Amino acid sequence: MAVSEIMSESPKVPKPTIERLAIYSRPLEDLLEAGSPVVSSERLAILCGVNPAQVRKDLAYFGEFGIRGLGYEVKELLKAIRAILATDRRWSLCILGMGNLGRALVENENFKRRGYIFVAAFDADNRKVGERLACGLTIEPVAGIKDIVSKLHVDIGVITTSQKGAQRAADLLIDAGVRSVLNFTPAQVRISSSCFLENEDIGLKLENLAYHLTRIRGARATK
Amino acid sequence: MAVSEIMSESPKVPKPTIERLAIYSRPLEDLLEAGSPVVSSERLAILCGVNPAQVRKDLAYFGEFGIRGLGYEVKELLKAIRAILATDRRWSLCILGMGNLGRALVENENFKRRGYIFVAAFDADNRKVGERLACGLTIEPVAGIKDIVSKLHVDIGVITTSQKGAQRAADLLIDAGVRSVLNFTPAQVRISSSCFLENEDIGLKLENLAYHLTRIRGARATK
DNA sequence: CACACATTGTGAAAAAAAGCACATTCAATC
DNA sequence: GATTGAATGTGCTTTTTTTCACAATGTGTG
Repeated sequence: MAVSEIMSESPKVPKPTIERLAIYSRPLEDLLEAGSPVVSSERLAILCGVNPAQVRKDLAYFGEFGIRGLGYEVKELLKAIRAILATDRRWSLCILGMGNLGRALVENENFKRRGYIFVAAFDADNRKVGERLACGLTIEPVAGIKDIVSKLHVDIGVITTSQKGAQRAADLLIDAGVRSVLNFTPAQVRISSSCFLENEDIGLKLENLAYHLTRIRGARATK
Repeated sequence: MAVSEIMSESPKVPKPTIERLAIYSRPLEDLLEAGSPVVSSERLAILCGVNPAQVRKDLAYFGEFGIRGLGYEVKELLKAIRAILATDRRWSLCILGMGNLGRALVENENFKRRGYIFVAAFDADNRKVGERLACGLTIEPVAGIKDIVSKLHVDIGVITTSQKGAQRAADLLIDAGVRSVLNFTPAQVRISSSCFLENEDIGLKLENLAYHLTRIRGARATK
């Protein structure tokens, strides 16, 4: 199966499929490191907590990667998934809002390892501007965002401002020419429909847990 | 509609509904602050980027909160959603792995505001043990987790270790008596089926964006 | 107190996603 | 080179989730 085939994607791919592909790649990295040459859909499914048919169907949207009677070659499959998810490229990120979360993200090794490189960090607070971060970046004033984004070819903008500052941060990013935004604040931001927006509200899952804790069993909250 | 009714939950509630309830509460807080007495499902839907019928149906799983011809009283609706999600209680959290992300989470104001309070922080690295954090907590050795968890009635355990340390962290938490785990690492951890586990892989959304960037438009990645 | 108007709550339809089950195809073995 | 065994790829079924559309029910007004 050719790369061009990977890239064409004729039928519509379900959104959950994309998210799972990324999940599949995690244990595949482990298997590669451990030296397993092949993996079956069943084993991979167990490792990811999903259904084996799901694994096969997800992959089938992009081509035929398996060998019947054997399974998938770990190395090849990982390469294919990386090509699909474009993790085999390098992506340039910039970030707005250098609070605790922002600082944690720019230092994050997982991002770096997958090719997501922070090339600029901004903050609206002038007291933070000029500060040198451990990753080597210096906090820039938001006034300079347009120049820096176009000069460094930023692909994705990350928002880690306060909730109130999120919309303004998004506006600044879009105005500066960034076409994709990842919003870590709980605020619902609106951007031009020609751009991509993903929200990552790190508090949502906590609320999920709390909901289930109060129901299913007679768990008691701390008084 | 009575609270008991809120709490009974006769039919099965779809999982996406729970997640959306938390999303609804965000703009409701803003509306309350702004002094809007009522909100229609249509307006709330726009603010959250969903379908109006979705909003009404989600709420309908738990009772009748609206006034026909008028909409929902903001204050009452927020109170109801908080009761459903159990955000009107106080939840005790502990955290394992005090790297950059862990440190960011314990200081996070949004968590605190919603009643999620970190009462203990652990790290396997003895060089970090004893360190005093800005939030007032002191990093504890993992050896003491069992005592502390039972003494402080920890409801939820948060994992922010390295990928490799995640499973061990989960085991420690479960062994210490924690029944709910929120895993921030990309590792797939396995726990007893009588416990709750939520995964929050903060890199997944990034991979989603990259995927769409390479497809829909002819976007170019940085070389 | 009737009437106009707005918006809810909900059954039924549509769409999307997940899972089953099996024919197909490949590797391995004798 | 036929045969066995294993695991893929996929059409079809089932389940879940979303959306539609409208009857029901409330508010506000004259």
